[in-house]
Amino acid sequence: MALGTDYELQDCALARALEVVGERWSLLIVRDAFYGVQRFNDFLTHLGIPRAVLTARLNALVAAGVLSKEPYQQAPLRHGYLLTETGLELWGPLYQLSRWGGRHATEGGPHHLFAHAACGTDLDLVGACPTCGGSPVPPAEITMRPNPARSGSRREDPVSRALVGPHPLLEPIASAAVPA
Amino acid sequence: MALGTDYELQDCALARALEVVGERWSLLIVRDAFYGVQRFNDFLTHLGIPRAVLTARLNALVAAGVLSKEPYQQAPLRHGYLLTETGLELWGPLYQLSRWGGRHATEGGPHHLFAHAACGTDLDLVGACPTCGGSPVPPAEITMRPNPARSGSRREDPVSRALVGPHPLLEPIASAAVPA
DNA sequence: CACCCTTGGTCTGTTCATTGAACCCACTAG
DNA sequence: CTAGTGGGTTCAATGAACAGACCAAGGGTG
Repeated sequence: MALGTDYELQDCALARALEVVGERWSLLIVRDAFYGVQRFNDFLTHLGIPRAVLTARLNALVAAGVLSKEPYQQAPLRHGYLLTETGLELWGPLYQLSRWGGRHATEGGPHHLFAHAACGTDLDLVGACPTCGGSPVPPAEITMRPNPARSGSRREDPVSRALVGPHPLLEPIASAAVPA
Repeated sequence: MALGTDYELQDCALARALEVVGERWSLLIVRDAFYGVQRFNDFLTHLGIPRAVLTARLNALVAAGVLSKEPYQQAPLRHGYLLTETGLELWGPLYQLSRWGGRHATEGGPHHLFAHAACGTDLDLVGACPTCGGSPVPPAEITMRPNPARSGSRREDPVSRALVGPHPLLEPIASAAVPA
């Protein structure tokens, strides 16, 4: 986060977390990664973030062990950014913050809904499945879909288009990845 | 948060939430409010934040409905900043992010531990009580205490001193409020 | 009354981060 | 050769954050 350029002062785990993920666009980038965004250009167009900032944030997240840079083709070497194990564990905080935002900072409720893929039930407040019970559902078993009550104002980048239908979390979005 | 000075672009509830609590010090201020900090000067010395920034953040959080400004004495009029109902609901995201930071961004584990006041059991990952079961424990029923494994490097402001012993969340810290 | 202390601020000048736009390079397809 | 795409870097201008001085209302002390 660079708070006072760094945060040595705070003994607190929260401060440490914010150093990693508290910077202006970081959490949005991580959210997009959960949505299946992997490529530089997809982050760029979906977030509308300046290129230099995206470069800096991605590198910082890789350095912090939240994302990892993996090649997805060799011919011209290209890589995508994937969530690491550490990154995947950000799903809980991210989901809860998102829910809070949907309740208190968005009129008309959230734009996306999240369900347990196995049974189709919408997740509860802490991200657990009310019918299957117990602990929070891991992101790989979650499907997102747009909230039908809020269909206006779609955006027209490849990522937004890929997300108009239901979509499993973490599954790469179909962007330029149309080989045939 | 003022992202690009504002965030109109993102349809997402997360972006809305970040507009409210994503700014540099906001979540730390909210965390301190959960710890029982209420006064301008206590926030100031505990966080080591510039006064002007603190003023701006407190006003923004009040405007967003996360905090409310309540008088605590009349003689010279003074007020404290208290969490509203909306603010209290930030406990979930805050706790989870803090846990994540304790696991992945702090060597040696967290500095504070949180237990269910009624039974003394430490909270689980989502903030629920493993013995009493069920849904997350509301902040008013939580006690915090320093992690005994990490007793070094205490700071010496009134807030840090008040938090060296176990302390119920939301209970005002004893700062200059020592009348005798 | 004169003086200083506390609380909760505001003002100012400097530094730092973010922004947007332009530029760059490797590679490929036509 | 030319244009296009993916993934960047560089740069000037802006805006926010910083540290520290200053301010104001009220109170306590002598």
